[in-house]
Amino acid sequence: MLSSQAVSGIDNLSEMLKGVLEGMILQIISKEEIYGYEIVKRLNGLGLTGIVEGTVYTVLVRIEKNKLVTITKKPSALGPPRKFYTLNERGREELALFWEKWAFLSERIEYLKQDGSGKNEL
Amino acid sequence: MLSSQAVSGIDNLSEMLKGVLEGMILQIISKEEIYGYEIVKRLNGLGLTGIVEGTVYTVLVRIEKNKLVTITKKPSALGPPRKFYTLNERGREELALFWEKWAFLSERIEYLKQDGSGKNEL
DNA sequence: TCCGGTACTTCGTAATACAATGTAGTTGTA
DNA sequence: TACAACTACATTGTATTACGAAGTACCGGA
Repeated sequence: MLSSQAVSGIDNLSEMLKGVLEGMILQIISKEEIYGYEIVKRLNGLGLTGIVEGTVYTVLVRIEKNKLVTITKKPSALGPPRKFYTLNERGREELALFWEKWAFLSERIEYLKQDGSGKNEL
Repeated sequence: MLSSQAVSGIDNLSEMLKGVLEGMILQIISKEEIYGYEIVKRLNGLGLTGIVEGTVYTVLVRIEKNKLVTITKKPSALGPPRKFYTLNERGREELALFWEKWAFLSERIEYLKQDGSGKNEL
């Protein structure tokens, strides 16, 4: 369970999301075939309420253009047809790379948070 | 000690650094009076070798413009005078806000990494 | 018939890291 | 003296990215 959910004053994460949002979306897609509108609701459900449709769709257009996904269009009983996304091999590679970068960077940041100065050269 | 230092293939962190680099620099300044050139070397020493002077100086100009720091110019025996930065009250508030945002977001990302889908609504 | 919810698209903007380039001071050395 | 190397800061332009805004379209129920 997430502890800091009660911190409701967290907004304006836009800049911090740069470089990680795409990875998060790739991760969500990697677990199951899913469509854009549902991804938006997933992210909102995680507490990331500032992430809106326009943002997610631009990422989806980008990962499609970069050939990281295969797309299947399926009719919906509730509205217009849905575009379902699935990761292909390149997408999985990109996702793995994302987690490597994330591990690398977040480790450094946590280190700074504890040590403070970064004076110790490792 | 940092475990993934051996992962030397991590480059192109630029996009992922957006939104966190400023916080990292504020954190470094918060621990001691320090000047730009030294900050660059600190970050490089952490393994973030892609971070160059131009990048750090633009951040420093920004936090100065946003009045998060006080600046003291001191002569150097090794070169031109140094501009030493110290966090002021606003800077400390901004830094605290950064760590709140970081905790919030990194928690969500780690959650996604483990759970995968983000299907569980918390 | 109209409204709300579903679902996707596109365009313009602001913020940011970074490459490139330049200036200037000091030390060392050929 | 001249020049390279290191220190130290500054500036300008560019690419990437998240996001706001606005629109289109499909469906169900009041």
